[in-house]
Amino acid sequence: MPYTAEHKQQSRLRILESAVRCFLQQGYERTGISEIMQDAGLTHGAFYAHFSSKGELYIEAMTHAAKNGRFTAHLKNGKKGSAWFQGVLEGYLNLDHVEGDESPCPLAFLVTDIATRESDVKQTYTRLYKGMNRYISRQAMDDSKRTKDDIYAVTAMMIGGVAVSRAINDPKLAKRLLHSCKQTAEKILTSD
Amino acid sequence: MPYTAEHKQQSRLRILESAVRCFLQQGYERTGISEIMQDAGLTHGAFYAHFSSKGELYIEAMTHAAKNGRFTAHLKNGKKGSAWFQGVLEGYLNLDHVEGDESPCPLAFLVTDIATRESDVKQTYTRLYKGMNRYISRQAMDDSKRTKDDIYAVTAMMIGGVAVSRAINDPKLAKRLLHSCKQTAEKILTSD
DNA sequence: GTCTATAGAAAGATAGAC
DNA sequence: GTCTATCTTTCTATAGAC
Repeated sequence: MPYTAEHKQQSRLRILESAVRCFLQQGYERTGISEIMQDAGLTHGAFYAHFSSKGELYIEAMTHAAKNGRFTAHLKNGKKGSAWFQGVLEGYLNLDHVEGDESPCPLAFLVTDIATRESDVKQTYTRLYKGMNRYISRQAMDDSKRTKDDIYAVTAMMIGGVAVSRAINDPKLAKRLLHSCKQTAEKILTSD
Repeated sequence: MPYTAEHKQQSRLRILESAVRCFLQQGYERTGISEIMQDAGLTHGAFYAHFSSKGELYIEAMTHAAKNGRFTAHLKNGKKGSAWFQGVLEGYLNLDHVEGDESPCPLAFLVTDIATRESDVKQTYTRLYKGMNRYISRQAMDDSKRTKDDIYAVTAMMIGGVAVSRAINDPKLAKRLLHSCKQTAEKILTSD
């Protein structure tokens, strides 16, 4: 008695999580449907009972990755003010994040990939990016010294810092530049 | 009398420039050798008289794009000190750059693409990235108030700013965030 | 050096049995 | 819902004529 609604939901979730892993690690084009399905413990024929196309899966996977990703996870760190920023930045601008083992941020891992894609994919990225800014803004704007410019600059630096770290071949430099971004972002968000 | 050494050089250069256009606009995987060759006015069979593989072309194209790209072009703007920074930042963090019509920077347009590739490709990216930092460092380090952290933060923000702008679907937001990055980078590089 | 033609592999998507 | 089998397209790379 498989094939219940619940069974289907479970399969769908497994596919989604495999897709997140593959897409974020290898990018959209290099990831095949067969690979995702195999990783989810199914065969590729079953795919189309859950999603209408690879493109649709990409959108869903991106959303799922953001919801369960590193950025979101560090948002509720129980702290306030500058300690809160420190927690978020520390969790994001981090070599473990760059290595990608544990729920990386799709905004940083897929930037370039997204730019060349159809508008519904870019739409999703835009929404998630706005969300990221909103979360930081919410905390920062209590402080009248912080401007919207500060927020945009910080998120660009976070995404850029992680993306560049991932692209380079020099772990020492990667660590160094992440640290520099963290320090500078902290200064921007907490200076007088 | 084609087929002279000079003729070959010219063909090679045309292929290289087509490759830069295609790779930067569409990414590595979405670009076919046929497409590049057609854009260069040749057929795809001729490709292997110039390059041994698509991967080799990618490396050469990336190097060529950096040498003739927007960042390098704005390095020699004839100015000094804070005016020099302003010129470089203005030329880079710019909507025209994001649209990609005129020799965009491979560091910003290919970040995510590079991360998933073989080590020789990442090696090349690393070298170019270090070059970018060196150029800015050379000007900034005259000023004892500037640290290496400042440089790394600024380059990450430049690359991140352009990459994110390109990924989002909202031109107004793109322009806004580029402006924010420019303002903030300027502040980092010229504040007391 | 460049062309046409093709080999060989991979990928997205569909068909039909269970 | 999931499986196996297959259609179809696309792509890298090679072969051989000029």
